[in-house]
This record gives sequence, C-alpha cells and structure tokens, in this order.
Amino acid sequence: MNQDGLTIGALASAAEVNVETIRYYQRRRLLREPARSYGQIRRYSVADVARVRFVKSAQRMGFSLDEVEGLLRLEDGTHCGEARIAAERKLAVVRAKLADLQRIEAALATLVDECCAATGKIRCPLIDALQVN
Amino acid sequence: MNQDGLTIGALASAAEVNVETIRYYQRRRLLREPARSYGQIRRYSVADVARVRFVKSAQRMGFSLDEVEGLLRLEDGTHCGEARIAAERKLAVVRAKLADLQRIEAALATLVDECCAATGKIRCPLIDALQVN
DNA sequence: GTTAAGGCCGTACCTTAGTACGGAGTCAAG
DNA sequence: CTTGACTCCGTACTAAGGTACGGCCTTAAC
Repeated sequence: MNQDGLTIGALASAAEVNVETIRYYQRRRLLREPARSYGQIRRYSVADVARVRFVKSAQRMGFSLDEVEGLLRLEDGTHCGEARIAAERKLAVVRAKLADLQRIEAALATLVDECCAATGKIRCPLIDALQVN
Repeated sequence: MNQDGLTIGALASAAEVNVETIRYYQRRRLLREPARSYGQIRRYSVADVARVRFVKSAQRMGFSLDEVEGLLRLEDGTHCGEARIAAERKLAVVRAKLADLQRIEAALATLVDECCAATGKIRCPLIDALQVN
C-alpha cells in the first residue's frame, strides 16, 4: 500500500465516523466519488477528511444533510451570484439559531448562578428565554 | 365550549405543530397529561403552548428530544443540586455549539462579502471555519 | 334530531440518517 | 501461497421523530 491517498477505512477513522457513513455520503453526493488506485480501491485526500468533519459539525448545529449539501454547494464553485444569494439566506438562518442559542446560554447561566443561592423557589428562566419564537 | 383551557387542536395550532405531535410528546412525557373537562377532553394552558414552542426551538438548535427532556427537567423543580450540575453540563454543550455556530456565521459572512467582489477565484472559507473539531 | 367538526385511542406507516450483513475480491506479510 | 485485514457492492435493518388512519364518541349548530 503506497501513499497516494487514504483508503475508506483510514478516512473514516480520521474523520471519526463509520466506513458505512462514508459510503452513504457518497451515495448522497455529499462526497465526490474519488479516483481509485489500480481500478478498484477508493483513495481519498485530506480535504475529504475536512469535508466529512464539516458535515458532522454542521449536523451538530441542527442542519439536515440536505441543508449541509446546500452549504457545501456554496463552496463547490456554483455560479457566483447564486452562491451569494444562498449564502445570505443561510446566514439569516444561522443568525436566528445563534440568537436562540444565546438566549438558552443566558438562561442556563442564570440558572446555574441563582440555583441554591436563595432559599426561595427556583424560577427557571429557560422556557421564557425562548418565548420569542 | 367554555374557557377552561385549550383543546388539543387549539394547542397544536397555537404552537404550530400537528395534533399528533402533541399526543406524541405526551407519550414521551415531555408534556404532562392535562386535566380533562367532563372526564374526556384534554384541556391545556398557555404554559403548555410555551413548552411545546420551547421543545421545537431547542430541536432547531440540534437538541434531541431526550436532551430537551433534560433541559425541561431543570425547569420542572428537580432537586436543586442535581439541577445545578445538569445545568452546568448543558451550559458547556451550549457554549460549544455556540462557538461552532459563530464560526459558521463568520465564514458565511465572509463568503457573502467576498463573493463577486474580486474577479479572482472564490475561495470559500466555509470548510476551513470548522477545522477546529 | 341529524350532521359535521373535533376529540379519543391504538396501530401502522413514513422519512432521515445511518448501521449491519453477507458474499466476493484484493493485497501485503509471513 | 495462504491467511487476515481490508475493500467492494447491494440489500436489509434500525432508531428517532413524527404523521396518518380508522373506528368510535361527543357536542354545538343548524
């Protein structure tokens, strides 16, 4: 085995996912079909590791694979104007998520702070934090 | 029909979810079984609307229903010390998500900003943004 | 007083995002 | 030249989070 790229197993462990997940992403076209050495074995690059890690991170943010695909298309050199519009739309979504998450963060911080401080009733601000939608 | 609470349909439309979703949340104990008027029809309060909306918001942040249950238990008057510990753990998770999301936001903002600005190749900073983890 | 809207319940079905499986081929090391 | 670790592929299964369906009941309204 020589150095012209990672095998699927190596990619999977580098990106900390299952081999089957890689194959699945390929079927979903989230990952390009890579060149194969000697006609059969897929060889991946370090860029693919980054890509898979990116997918996983975005998922943790609550983006679906379909949405992640959209994000990745921005990167993949779609026509420029299109990309810009899409990016702006995504940016709005991200900022909304960010605002919500910040409210949760504040609520949790308050909770941690005030908990056990007073003998009075704990009035958790968690739900109120998300009253705005 | 009098004013002693919302029917399941009213709750569902107020919280912008399906009636079946309400029943599902009840089965999962994310929502208490409410009192029933005249023995059969469930009657909900406005607090339940807030609760359902909270669940939906938290899901959009990427929390699973199991995790949302955890968040809600903090609110629901679990023993104080426990709640504090749990809140601290959640807070760490939330802050990590927040950091990731901020990196995405920055990347998207840059993309929007730089797109079409130069005639050169668009080098999307999206993937790089999530290199850390 | 019947009829349509909505409630009740359990069970079945659907989508998303993987995971597992099994049989066959490959390849580097011993 | 065989063995063990990996790869290939297609198909099947799983878990989470709902959604739909059908049969039955109860009302409020016409």
